[in-house]
Amino acid sequence: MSSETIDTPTKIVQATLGLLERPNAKLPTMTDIARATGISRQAVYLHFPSRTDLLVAATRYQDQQNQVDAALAPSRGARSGAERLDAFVTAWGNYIPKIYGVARAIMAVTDTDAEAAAAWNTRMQDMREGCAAAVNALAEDGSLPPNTDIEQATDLLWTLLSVRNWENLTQTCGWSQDCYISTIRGLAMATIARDLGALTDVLACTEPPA
Amino acid sequence: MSSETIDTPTKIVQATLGLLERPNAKLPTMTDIARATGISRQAVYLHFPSRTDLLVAATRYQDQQNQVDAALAPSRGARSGAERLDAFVTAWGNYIPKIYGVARAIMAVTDTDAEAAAAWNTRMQDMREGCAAAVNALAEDGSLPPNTDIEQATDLLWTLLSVRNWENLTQTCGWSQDCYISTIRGLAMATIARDLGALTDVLACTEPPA
DNA sequence: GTTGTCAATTGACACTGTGTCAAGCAAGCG
DNA sequence: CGCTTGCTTGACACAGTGTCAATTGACAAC
Repeated sequence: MSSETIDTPTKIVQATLGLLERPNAKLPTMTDIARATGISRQAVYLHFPSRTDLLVAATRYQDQQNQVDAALAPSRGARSGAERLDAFVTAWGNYIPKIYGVARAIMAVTDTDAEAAAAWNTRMQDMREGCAAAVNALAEDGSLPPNTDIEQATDLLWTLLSVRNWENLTQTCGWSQDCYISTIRGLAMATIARDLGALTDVLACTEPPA
Repeated sequence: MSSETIDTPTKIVQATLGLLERPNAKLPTMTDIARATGISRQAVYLHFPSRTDLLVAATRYQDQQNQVDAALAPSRGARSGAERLDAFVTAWGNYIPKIYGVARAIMAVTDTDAEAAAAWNTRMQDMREGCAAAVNALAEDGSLPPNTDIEQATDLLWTLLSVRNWENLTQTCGWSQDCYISTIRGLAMATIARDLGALTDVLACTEPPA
């Protein structure tokens, strides 16, 4: 039933994602995208007014395809604040690799294109709400350190979980995904939930040399 | 004695830094730079073969002007590993704002220009050596957590101290420089030197609302 | 003073990439 | 048949990088 013919905008978006998801992808030009879709460059403009719009549409399509909400759901069902933080860090940390290709492209144009920057900010703001929810849950438990500003704790968690940090550790430094997750989780649990036991997970990764 | 007439390459570099250092600076074009220097666009090419070369020269000039080595010197004189880590984090953290303008410009072209990426990587690699030195000092003290891989600890410290994290916390979230320093220092001391007392500094910032 | 050299100037051009516009074509449908 | 819809080709304007050639002005050497 879903094997109906795919409409052109969707084909364009899929082709764009295909280009973006290959390792070491450069920013595709409109010509690249048209060629990958199998239509003319001008036809792309018939459906997307600008490259930025197309990139934004691509992220939306991808989120929908990946069921972000579903991936982040377990954290909403957690009983304690600490559990919630833990589940959220794990869920988001494992979601990043799926969106990294597109994220890189959007972050790259962010410096030159205000519209792209706005779109990316909105998306990160959504993620930030997850951070805020976890921090709030901790606050209700009373497991936040004394005198902690909730905003600040959210800022810190949000920064720890940034795509840039994931990129640094896994792409530049070559860490495994597991190692990334356990370290960042330990960091978050220790600094925000003051679960000092979590520190044993930090830097306790044995991985085969690359 | 130093009030001699400044040579043109230096004038160009200074003008470029001037453009880069204003808040919310866009990436300046060669025309912008020429205008700011007070010479023709073509004259810029007489001294720098490409925009990337110019940006790279600008970072070098700036490092030299700012005496990075001097700024990072105190950490080399530290007695214990923990002291050294502490001093390094503080020194680098306070150095970032001075280079942020240029750093932003270079990071922005990093996605499209391999040469710029290489230059920036080299620079970050230099910073990484400072991280490695601090981690090594801790290792000699025996104050690294058991079974810690030195490389991994260096990776983590290096990531915590990234310009992107500084940007996130101070520029996007609006943290004060002091707040940034004390939080990152606490994070580093707690996770790498296992100085749990340092956690009290994390999120313990009271700052007036923006 | 003439000559040479050097730095900078003007003006033109090639090239890449984005985004716009107009005319035409083919399919499907009333 | 004529109309609409989606796509095509081909041309163009615009911004920005980087290149090239011819010219000017200053300054020093002879």
